[in-house]
Amino acid sequence: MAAKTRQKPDAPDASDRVSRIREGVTAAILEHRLLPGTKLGEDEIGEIYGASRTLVRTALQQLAHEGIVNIEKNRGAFVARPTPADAREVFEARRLIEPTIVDHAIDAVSPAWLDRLQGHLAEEREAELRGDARASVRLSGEFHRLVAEMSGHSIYLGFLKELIARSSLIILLYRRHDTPACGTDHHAGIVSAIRKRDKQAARAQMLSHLNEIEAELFLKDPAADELRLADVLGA
Amino acid sequence: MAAKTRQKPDAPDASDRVSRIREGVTAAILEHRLLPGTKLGEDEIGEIYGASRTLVRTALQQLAHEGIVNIEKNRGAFVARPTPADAREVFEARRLIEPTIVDHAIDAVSPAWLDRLQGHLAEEREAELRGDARASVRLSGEFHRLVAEMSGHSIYLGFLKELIARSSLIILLYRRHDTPACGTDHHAGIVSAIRKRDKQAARAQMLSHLNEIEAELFLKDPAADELRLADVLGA
DNA sequence: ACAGGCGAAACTTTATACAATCTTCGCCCA
DNA sequence: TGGGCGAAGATTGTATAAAGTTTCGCCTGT
Repeated sequence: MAAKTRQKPDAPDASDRVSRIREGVTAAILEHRLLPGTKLGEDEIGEIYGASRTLVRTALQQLAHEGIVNIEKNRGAFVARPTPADAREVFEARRLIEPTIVDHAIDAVSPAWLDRLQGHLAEEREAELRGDARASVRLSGEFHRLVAEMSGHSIYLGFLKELIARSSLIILLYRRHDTPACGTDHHAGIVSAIRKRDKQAARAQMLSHLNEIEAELFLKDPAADELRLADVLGA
Repeated sequence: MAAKTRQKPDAPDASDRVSRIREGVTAAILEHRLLPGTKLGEDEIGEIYGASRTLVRTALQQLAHEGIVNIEKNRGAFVARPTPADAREVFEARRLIEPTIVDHAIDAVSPAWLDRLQGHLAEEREAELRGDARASVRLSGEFHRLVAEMSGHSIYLGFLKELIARSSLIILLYRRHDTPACGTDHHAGIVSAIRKRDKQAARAQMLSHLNEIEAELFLKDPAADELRLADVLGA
């Protein structure tokens, strides 16, 4: 009875209001509209989403747990500013986890999933074609999340979500050149390997993809982030 | 300036009240004093820790994010009850991450760390000797966390904290025999390999240690957890 | 006797009010 | 003129109260 009133036990978070806030802020950070160090005032966000501070606070705490927001006691929440050391850790973790994820994805391959992957590649190409940098950045991250979802491994998926979000901040802070988007071609190659069910090739391509992304970064002195931030803001 | 007023940027959480609640509940779960499915009422916990429901709620949300508490909408928080599928995922993730962690730990080895490891082994042996099952379970998990701290890799540490906490629930639910404690000898072997800086041996021992723990589990039909719970409660 | 539904109690969820803390700006003094 | 002290303003941390939902018991009708 009352199957209508009780929402799905595993609601995709889109239903309740705190999730809408969380996803809105997350999207803004992933699309590089909110820069590292930006203050996230509770009243400010609450007014935007028409919610009271209680809900905003909950959302910010979740984001803090995901590592893309820092909460400083009695000072407020700020968009995180990963250090070069953080960056190295994030990419090392991704190099460890993502090859395993593609393995699982290949085990779970199906026509429906291949369609979704293909559709995503098309979206990426389109965004890149029309020069929509924000969409490109977002879609580039979503590709990796899509593969993780495909793997059906919920723990890896959770971990990777965190790593992807942090990667987005890292790329913004430490990217060397203004690379258009990090390897849509690579993504296509990975999908191709998945379609052929070639685990070895898929792992290798994922690994080299991640290596190339990190190679584009400039992770030297810890003062560099200030410079980069000024650079971006001044543009 | 004012280095005194500003508390350490990385406070060990012991200072504020919400952390005390979180760690208290976590300890109770890890020591198997709170069984899976137990209702965690906000008033109830708040009264125990002398805190208002606001703080309790924050702590419970953090625990939910760590995967050891389930929050059901309009129903409350409950100690999580991992399914056999969850269990397999957790142990697969541990098999992937922990060998890499010991690698890093060996890179960071120092007399001080070896002392801490040795001291921990002594604690474990002592707890096991006096038959203190609760302390044994807790210390067994803390050993793995200690190695992760030693590795200096904060992301792996965060991930592993989650995995350890969930493992504790899994072992409680699906353990076949009443094994006294899962491999204090194994831990000693791992420490020995770390002392010798033998990465290959350390990785191999960690892997087989995890495999043995999982081999002790009975991860068949999804109804088994009900039986196990009844079994434990009836005792 | 049993099934179905009404209603009250308990709990969670959300909002608001109060207290504590930090930041900022102006003023005073050296 | 520069630095430091202090009060006002703003923002976060905490508690409490109002609102909504679920659950359980009880009652009624068949």
